[in-house]
Amino acid sequence: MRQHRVTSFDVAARAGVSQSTVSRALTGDPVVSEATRARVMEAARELNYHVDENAARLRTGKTGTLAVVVICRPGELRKDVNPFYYSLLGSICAAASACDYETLVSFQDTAESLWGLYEEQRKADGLIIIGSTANRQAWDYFRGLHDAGAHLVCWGSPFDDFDWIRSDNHGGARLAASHLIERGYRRIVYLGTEHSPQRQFKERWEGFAERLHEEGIEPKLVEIDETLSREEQGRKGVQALAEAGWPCDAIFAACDEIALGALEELKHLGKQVPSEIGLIGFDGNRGGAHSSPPLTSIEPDFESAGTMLVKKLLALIGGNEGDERRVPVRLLERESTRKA
Amino acid sequence: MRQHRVTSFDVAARAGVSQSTVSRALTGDPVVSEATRARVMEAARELNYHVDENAARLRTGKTGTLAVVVICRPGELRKDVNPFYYSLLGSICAAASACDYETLVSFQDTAESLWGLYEEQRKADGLIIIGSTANRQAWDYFRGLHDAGAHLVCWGSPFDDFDWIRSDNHGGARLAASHLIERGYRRIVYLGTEHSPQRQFKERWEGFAERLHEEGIEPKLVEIDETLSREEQGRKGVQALAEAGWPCDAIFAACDEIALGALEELKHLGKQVPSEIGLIGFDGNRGGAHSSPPLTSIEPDFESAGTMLVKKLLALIGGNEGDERRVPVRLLERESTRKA
DNA sequence: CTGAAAGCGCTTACAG
DNA sequence: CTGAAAGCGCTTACAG
Repeated sequence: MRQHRVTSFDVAARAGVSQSTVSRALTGDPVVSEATRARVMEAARELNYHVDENAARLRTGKTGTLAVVVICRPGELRKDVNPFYYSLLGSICAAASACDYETLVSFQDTAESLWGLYEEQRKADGLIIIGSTANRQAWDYFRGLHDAGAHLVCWGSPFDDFDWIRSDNHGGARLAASHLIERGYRRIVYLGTEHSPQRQFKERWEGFAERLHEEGIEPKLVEIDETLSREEQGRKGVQALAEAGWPCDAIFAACDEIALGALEELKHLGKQVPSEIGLIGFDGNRGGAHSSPPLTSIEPDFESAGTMLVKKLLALIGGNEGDERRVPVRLLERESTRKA
Repeated sequence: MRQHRVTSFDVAARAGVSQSTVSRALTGDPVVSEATRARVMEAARELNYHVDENAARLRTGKTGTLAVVVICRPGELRKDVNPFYYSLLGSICAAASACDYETLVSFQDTAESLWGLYEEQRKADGLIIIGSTANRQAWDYFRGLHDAGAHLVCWGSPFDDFDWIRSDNHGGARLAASHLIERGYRRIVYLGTEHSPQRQFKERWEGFAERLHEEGIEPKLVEIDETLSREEQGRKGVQALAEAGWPCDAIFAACDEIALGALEELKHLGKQVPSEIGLIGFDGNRGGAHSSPPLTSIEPDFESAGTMLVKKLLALIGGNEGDERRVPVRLLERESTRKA
C-alpha cells in the first residue's frame, strides 16, 4: 500500500528514542518509563504504525494463533456440515479471541486435503480438531501428528489417547431418560450404537441405560447403520421400529440429526409425536427449533465448549494438562415430548 | 518441540549444497537442476524440515492468508448466527484452500471486538466480510478500513462503494414469483422491505414485482420491522396479514429465517400451508428441510459464492477488478408450495 | 546452474 | 531506564 513500510525505526526517529525502546514500549515492557511510553505511542499513532507480526513471530517463535480443523465426510459440501460443528466452531473462535489468539480455520475431508503441519511451518501454536468421526482416515492422519508431538485437542475423539473435551454425555443421557419417564413414557428405545467411533454415543447409551435400570425399565437399543448419513440413520431406525411392530412409546436419538431423520419418518408413517411416540435428541441444534413438532433435545453449553477446548489447548502448549473435560448440558424442552 | 529447529542450513549441509539453493529448490524455482532439487527434497524429508512461514513472509511481504470476518448482531451467541453465514463461511474457506490460501476467521459484534488491521500487521493479504447487515457500527468500521485502502470484498454489502458479491436476487425473485404463479397462487405478498441495509432485499422485491407485473398482478409488500430478529419479523408479518383479513394466498419471504418465523405463526393461526397459503423463502438454509412442511426456497450456489468472493479478493490484491458479482441461484422445491 | 551476502522488521540479551 | 548489536530463518538480487 505504501512505498516504504513504516517500521519501528521510523517511530523511534519521530519519538526521539532508540528502536529497541520503541519495541519495549509497544510490547508493554514495564521497564520503560511512562513518559517514554506515551511519547512512543503518540509517534506510532501519528505514523499509523503497526507491528509486522511476521517479524515478531520469527523472533519470538510464538504465533498467537490456533488452528481449527473441521473434519468433513469425504465429498461433503461445506453447506451440509452438521450445524453442531458450526456452532462449536463459532464458539471456539470466540473463546480464542477472548484469549487474544487468532484462529486459522480449515475444512478437510479427502486424503489429498488432509494437512496439519501448522506448528512445523510456524503458522500456529496448536490444533483443535472437531467434526465428523465417520472420516476415519482424517482422524488417523491427525493421530499421526499427535503421536509426533503436535499440540492437539479435539472434540469427541475416536481415540482414547487424545486430549479431548466432550459433553457430559452420561449426565445428559440421564437427563433425557428422566425427562421421558417423567412425562409418562415407559417403553423407551435408544436410537444409536455402542460401537461408534463417536465415543460419545456409547456414553449416552450408558447414562440412558443406567437411569432406566434405576426405574426398573429394561433399556433397548436400535442399532444405527453408520455408513449412512445421520438423517438416513434416523429414518432407517424408525423403519426398523415399525417393522418390529412399534415396541416403544419413546425414542432417545443419539444426536439431533438422527432425531430429525427419525421425526421425518415417524410423520411419514403417520405416527403422532409426541402423543403416540415421544422423541428427544442430543446436541441442541438450531434446526430442531423449526421441525414439527420442534425437537426436544439435550444441549451442551456451547460457550463452555469453546472455552474449554481453547483453555485445554493453551494449557498443553504451556506444558500443563488442564483439568476440565466435560461440558455441562441442559434439557432444551421443546414439543416432541408430552407436556407434564 | 526440538532443541534446535531444523533450518534450511541444516538441509543444505545434508544435501551438500548452499542454503540459497535449498530455498530455490523448495520454492520450485525452475532454475535449479532436477538432480539438485531431488537431493534437496530428500534431505528435507530425512530431516523432517519445514519452511518457517514467518521468515518467508517477512521476506516476501506476502502472507498467503485471507481474513474472513463474520459480523454478528451485538451480543448474539455464536451458535445463533444465521446458518446461511456458516454455509458461506465454509464455502469461502474451501475456495481459499483451493487457491492455496489459509483463512483467518473471526466473529465480531460489539464495538470493542471490532478489529480488522490484518494487512497492517501483515497477518493477511486481504479481508472478506460477511454477516448481519443489522450491525451498522461494524459495517461502518470496515468501511473506514476500506476507505483507508484495505483490500476488502464482502457479501451483500450495505454500501454501494464496496466490492461485493451477491446472489442473483433479481433472477431468484423472478423464479420465486414464477413458481408461485405456476402453482396457482395469485394474491402474493412479499414479506420484506425496500429499505433494508440488506440491499439484497430490495433487489428481491424488484425482481418479484417485475414478474408479477408481467402477469398483470399488483405486487404487495408487507413491511418487516428490522429491529427484531428475523424470525420475529416473520411472525409479526403474518400477524399483520391476519389482522388485515388475509389479503393473500401466498407469501414470498425475503429470506429463510423470516420464512421460518412466518411458517410458525401461520401454523399457530391454523392456516394450512401450502393449501391455504403458499410460502417460499430465499437462501436455501438447511433448517428449512426440517420444517413442516419443509420450506421451498431459492438457493444460491454456495460453492460459487465462496469461489467468487475469494477470486474477487485475489483479483483486488493483484491490482485487478474481477468481473463476476452475481451468484447463480436455483429453485429448491420442497413442500411449502402446492404441487404442480 | 550455484554460492556468498544482504536484508525483511522485529525482540532480547548485554552494557551502561 | 535506555541504546547498540545480534539474530530469528528465510528470499532474492548480484556474481560467477
